[in-house]
Amino acid sequence: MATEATKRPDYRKTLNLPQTEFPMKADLPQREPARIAWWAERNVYQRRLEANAGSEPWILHDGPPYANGGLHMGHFLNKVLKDIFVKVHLLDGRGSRFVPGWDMHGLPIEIETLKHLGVHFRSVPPAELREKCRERALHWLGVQRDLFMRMGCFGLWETPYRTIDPSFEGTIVDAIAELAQYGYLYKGLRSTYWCPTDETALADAEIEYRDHIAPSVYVRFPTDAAQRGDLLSRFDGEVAEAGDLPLAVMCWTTTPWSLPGTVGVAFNPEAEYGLFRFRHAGGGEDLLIFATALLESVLALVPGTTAQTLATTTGVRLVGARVHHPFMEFMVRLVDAPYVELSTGTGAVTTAPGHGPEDFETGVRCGLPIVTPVDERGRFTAEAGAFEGLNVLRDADAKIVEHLRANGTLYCQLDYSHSYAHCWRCHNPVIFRATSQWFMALDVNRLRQRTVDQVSDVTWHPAWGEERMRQMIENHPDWCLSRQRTWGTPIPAFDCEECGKAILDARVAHHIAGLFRERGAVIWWTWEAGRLLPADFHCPQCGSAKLTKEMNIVDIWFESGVTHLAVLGSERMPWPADVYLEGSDQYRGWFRSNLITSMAIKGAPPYREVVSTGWVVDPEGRAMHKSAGNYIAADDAMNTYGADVMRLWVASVDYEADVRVGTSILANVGEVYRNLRNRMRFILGNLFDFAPQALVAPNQLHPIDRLAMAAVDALADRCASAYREYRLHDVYLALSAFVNDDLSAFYLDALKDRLYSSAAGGPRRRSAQTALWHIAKTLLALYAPVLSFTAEEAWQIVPPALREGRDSVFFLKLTDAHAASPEADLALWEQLKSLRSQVKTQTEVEAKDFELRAVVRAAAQTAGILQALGDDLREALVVSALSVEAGGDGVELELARAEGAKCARCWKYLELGVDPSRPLICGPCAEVVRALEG
RNA sequence: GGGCCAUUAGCUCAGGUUGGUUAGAGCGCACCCCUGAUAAGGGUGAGGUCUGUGGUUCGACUCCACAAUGGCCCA
Repeated sequence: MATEATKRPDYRKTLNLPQTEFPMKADLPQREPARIAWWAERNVYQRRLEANAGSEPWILHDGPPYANGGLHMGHFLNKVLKDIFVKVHLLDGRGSRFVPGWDMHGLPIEIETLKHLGVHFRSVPPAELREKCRERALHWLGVQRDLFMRMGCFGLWETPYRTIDPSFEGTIVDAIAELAQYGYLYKGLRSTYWCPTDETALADAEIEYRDHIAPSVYVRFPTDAAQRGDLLSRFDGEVAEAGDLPLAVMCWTTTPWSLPGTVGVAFNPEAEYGLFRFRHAGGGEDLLIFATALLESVLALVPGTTAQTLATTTGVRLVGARVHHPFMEFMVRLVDAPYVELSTGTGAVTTAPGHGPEDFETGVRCGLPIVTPVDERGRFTAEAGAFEGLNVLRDADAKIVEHLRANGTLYCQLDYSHSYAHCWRCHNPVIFRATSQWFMALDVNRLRQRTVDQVSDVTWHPAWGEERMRQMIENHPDWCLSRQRTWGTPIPAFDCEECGKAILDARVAHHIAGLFRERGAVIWWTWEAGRLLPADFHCPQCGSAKLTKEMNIVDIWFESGVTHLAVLGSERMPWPADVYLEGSDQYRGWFRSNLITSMAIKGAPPYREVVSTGWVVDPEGRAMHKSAGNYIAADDAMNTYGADVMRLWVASVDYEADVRVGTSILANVGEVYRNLRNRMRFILGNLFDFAPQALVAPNQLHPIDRLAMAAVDALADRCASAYREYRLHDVYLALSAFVNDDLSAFYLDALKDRLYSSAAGGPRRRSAQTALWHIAKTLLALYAPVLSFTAEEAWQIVPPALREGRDSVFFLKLTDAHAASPEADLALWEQLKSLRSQVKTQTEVEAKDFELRAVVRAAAQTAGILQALGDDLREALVVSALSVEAGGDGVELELARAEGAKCARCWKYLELGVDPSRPLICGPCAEVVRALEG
């Protein structure tokens, strides 16, 4: 017996259901690599740049990553954000050429290379070491470039800028020449961070602070008779009780190795100091001077010690007195220093101007000699007397403490844990040395003030960046430019053999820059000084021709500090850049170095806008470290989730603050990705049979389709301004809200009946498709900067005729030409959404959607507007029948069970059997079916 | 130790630069509907002492102070 179902005609086959090749499952990690090759083969980026050639360039200048190692999520965030904004302006019709760059000189690479070679740097010929470093840096450049491309980033990857290129080295030296010409460069003795392991001066930026256990030493600086009398005269109190006991100033230091260079003792000028009569556990007695506030803690150090306060004075009254050094031949001056604290120690701090920046400053101010009895490898020189040859960070402390104990000047010694400066590369403790270095002066030509003034001419995102940068400039000490290493660009300075003058001459430097451009900077090591110098050059001070070249390279922060000079300044890459975008650490780094060189050489900032990003941290908000086990490599993440999901993650977070990443966060983003993908899939599925000649003219469109187009146009405007203002997260929110609320939950749902059941080529369906096509095109342009792979994949699914020769999604316009969206239209759109939502949530009638019929009662004017929608109002509410009545003030919706029966084809409740030969379907459906059969 | 930044539902974020009714959305979760977007789609709901403590105020997530936690930069 045949069932009911088999007897019934299968009307499903007569519907226009969606068809698409666009898979629901993205398989991003598998598919993305092929798309990158596809873009490259078709030269998509270059061709769109050509197409945009007539318009003004928009330049995001790339801050160079360091070519050493793989890429982490911070790199991903950085480069993808840049790529998103580059693509936004590309789609916006601008010449947004992105020239990626790499920072390739410098100590980290040199150290890695030496480690690889297993040798000390003094034992490799410089030219050979430089070649090995070059190979290594180029290797990492290749690795990083592949990964940046894997992220889907557009850029001129075949012609990046590289700080090791001869042309770039030439730019660096030309910049030095300009600075020399304007008088910014000087050579000076300076207390500089010095890494004895790497044998080089270090910049502030190359220092990290780590906990370090040091010997905390309390040591007597003894006095002779004359000094004793002088000191006692500076106290108020029972000085007479001092008798003839020996007197010493009790000093405190945590770096005993700095004692041979100690030429002063610093006191807090405002603090109270006491003259104490000490009775030691062993029975001996002496007189000690130190801060009153620290008496208790000093006594507590050695059990059994007692003391009596004989007299007091203030620190400032002690200044100018002299005492003996505990073991060196010379005397030591008592000086004042505001930084002397009374929380630990004795309030009398040993001062070695050759070994600390504060000490140096105090030494200069008070006229102390600058003594540095330590060589470049951290060993005492002959100046340190008996300690010559000892390594100050290894064995010197113990030997000196032993010596102090032996000569009776040691009061006490204990371990002291504090944070101490360490080398950023080798992680060993560093020391200070007063050495001769090249500096860039920040206060010449009012440079600092001019820079501070112009900081406000730049637009900072976020706004607090302006204040941050201002402080950075205000607090910037003179920039130590010289480094005593091999892998870098030489500072083109010479020393006169006759008069000893250090020469950094602008004309010579420009000459050498020219030579570097032709031959590469390696000639500094392989050519004699005479060959490097212009033929007629003589010492400007004594006229001698005997000059020797100095062996200093320039700080790599200076190299990356002049990228704007090397990369910008052509017609298509004009100077200044429109924007710089980097992590917030670059306020002190690249943002600042570029600003300073630019202000000094060009007189204006190198950027109009600066965007800073936060740091990528783990789900708990903690910094990521390989050692902490919470580190995520960029390639691992892309291989797991796909680059597009990761790119969407970038858009989903507030990148101006720190951003968290982890598996559950990415899983969430993956869900949002699926939503965005599936909504697009549905739209594409309904365009499979659409073509340009089927487009419906704007005035022929269904009213609701016009509204939908206006709604997506409004979205595009909103997103475009957000994109242009770097408010990426706003785009993400607006896009997902539109796709969810306006499309999926409302418009697409309402449209299904018309799309499926009307005649395939009829005006009702073609109107809907016209709107869908407009929406698809608009959304894909908005998707493309972020979801580049997915947007392109979708574009390739679009029927070729609709693409009109645009073979890539990147030939779309960010906001397509569209009719103005009158506010009234969008208000009506919102009204419809609200009515539809009432239908969905109604509970009065035990029925839903097509099982319902509706009466909309509204004030006359509103009723008129609603009536003008015709059947579109019924369609928008997804009910089977609807009428509009004028009345009341608001808009009321009355629902009841629909009359008629369920049409077997369109599922609406209508009068069936209008066509007697088709009793199960409604009149309109019968018409469509007849046409199909006929 | 100093400067700057952040802290709103399990997760990601909204809550216009000058305080005012029951603090919103997406994802996830629970439950329900649909089965002609179907390894999809729709609806409902449960989740928040708005980091904490003081203060200003008739009233503070929103202003002030201090603190905690985390981050960046510095010492």
